Amino acid sequence: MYNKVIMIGRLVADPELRTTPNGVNVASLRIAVDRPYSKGGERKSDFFNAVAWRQNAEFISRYFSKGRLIGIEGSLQTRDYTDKEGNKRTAFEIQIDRAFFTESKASAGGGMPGDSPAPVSAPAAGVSYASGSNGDFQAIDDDDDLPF
Amino acid sequence: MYNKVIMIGRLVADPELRTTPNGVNVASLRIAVDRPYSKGGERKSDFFNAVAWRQNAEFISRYFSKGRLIGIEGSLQTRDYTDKEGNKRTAFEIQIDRAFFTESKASAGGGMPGDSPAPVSAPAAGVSYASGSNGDFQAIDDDDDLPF
Amino acid sequence: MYNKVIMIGRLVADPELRTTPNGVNVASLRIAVDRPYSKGGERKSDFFNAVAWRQNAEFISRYFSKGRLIGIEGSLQTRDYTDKEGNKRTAFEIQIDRAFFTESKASAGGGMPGDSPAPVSAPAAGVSYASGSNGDFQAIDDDDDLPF
Amino acid sequence: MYNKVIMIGRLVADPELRTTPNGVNVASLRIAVDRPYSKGGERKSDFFNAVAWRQNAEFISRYFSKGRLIGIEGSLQTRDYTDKEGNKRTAFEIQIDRAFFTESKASAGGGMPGDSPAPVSAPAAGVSYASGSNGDFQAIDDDDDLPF
DNA sequence: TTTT
DNA sequence: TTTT
Repeated sequence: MYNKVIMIGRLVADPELRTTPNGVNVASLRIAVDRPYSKGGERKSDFFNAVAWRQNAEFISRYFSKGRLIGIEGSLQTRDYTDKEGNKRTAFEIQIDRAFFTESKASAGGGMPGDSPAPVSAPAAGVSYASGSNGDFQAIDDDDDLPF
Repeated sequence: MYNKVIMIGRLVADPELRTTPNGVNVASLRIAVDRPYSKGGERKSDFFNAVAWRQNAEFISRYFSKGRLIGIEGSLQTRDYTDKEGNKRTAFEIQIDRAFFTESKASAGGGMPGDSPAPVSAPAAGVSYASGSNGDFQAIDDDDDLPF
Repeated sequence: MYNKVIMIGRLVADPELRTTPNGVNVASLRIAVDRPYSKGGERKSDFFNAVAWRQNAEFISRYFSKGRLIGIEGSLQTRDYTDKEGNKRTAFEIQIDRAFFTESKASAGGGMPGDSPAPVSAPAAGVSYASGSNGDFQAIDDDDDLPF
Repeated sequence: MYNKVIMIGRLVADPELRTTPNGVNVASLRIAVDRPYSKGGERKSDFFNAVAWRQNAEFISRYFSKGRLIGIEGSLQTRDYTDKEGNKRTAFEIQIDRAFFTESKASAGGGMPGDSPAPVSAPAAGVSYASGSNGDFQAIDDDDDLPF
């Protein structure tokens, strides 16, 4: 069994960062991914919900915002719920294992790690940044052993 | 923009092969993918719908059946529709670009390409099989007719 | 059996476009991919050779140049050869099935499809561009001529 | 920057498990991956070296052996070295982030986690098994915070 | 150099 | 050997 999703898309809104009762950070994203242009067809995008946890959540909410391109890797999960009319529904969401920049520094609108002055104090422990001299970065998952 | 899904799961039912009014083959699949076992947790699987077209549809319906493991690669798409109560809904389905065997011959229950007698006349034009001596196979998109 | 490579890296040199005796276009690339920054470590990049064929070769050589970020998807292959000293060697190269932009228009330095005036006459037949309103593009393998 | 390799291949030899001077487990693998059969062509396989660390190394050396199919996910890296003739060479190897079974229990020759009696005491801490009712398993990486 |  |  294997379940892998890799996407590059655009954030439709700012990531929403919340904290669970257990004190675990969660970021909720909504991403638009343009379909490849089919001959003679019109523009079409798909919109997906995605969720990131812990260090990934912090990394994303710190460095990505509405309108930015974001790369994500994770798995596709379903979640069963009951809507307000009492009907059983299934939600699809991408569980993010890793998020990464896909643009050069110039195009990303600044605020990336490594910029000075530092955008925030120190990077959260457990997240390292693939900070090339070219301004590409990458969040490394480090969320094991957490009681989640 | 990039949209990639790679999964290995188990067919919950036989693939359904239909033909569009234009004469294009379509196969609809329902696949169960077990989640990795989380320490102390119980079994959980996610169920996904997937769609394959043309040669991929023929390949899948010929060589895969209920209960078999299947590997698929494609993209995740949404489809908007209105349910019988008149509510707007969104369906999620995987558009399959490629399907492949993930098991050795022995485990796959026979009926693979290369078996004799041939399970069906000749392989559909446009699909080639990666038929290793070990019984692994792979559907290849026949993406050009260049003599290279 | 399954063999998939997905990379985003930077072109170390302009793509080299050649034509085989059979008239098939081939593009050779060399790509630098920064490793994720490991805590306290220094910058490290890996360099890979990659090869694209036909429409993919034309697409890449038309829209990508030295210094640009490029996304590629394909498979990893080995090629045996004998070096000038007569020793047997193995070359590793990525066979590109698909190339895609990973940056917004602004950052890519212009010259993308959809720019006006058109950078070149018409897109090569068989390659379509996923030209989002945001200037993201994607080369699509034109893998069938079915009217679907 | 992004560097992802996903492969399903066959182990050409038993994994070699060693321990670094720091006490970190490393497993070295050699994997054969059949190329898709191209019309009228003959069988061709590519052979790759791969390396797994810590829990991944233990998981692989415990549950995989020569001749078995294995799924791996990781990144492609190069390593520069000088051969015995004093020539500079580059080695290519896959750094494994995750390994997984791709076959049903029946075909894998037994000895999988969940079999009774247990093949080894308890699963190594930090590795969990995706043990579906059908005997599919998956190793989950858990190797952070190690002093490597 | 694996495998059926 | 790329890039900011």
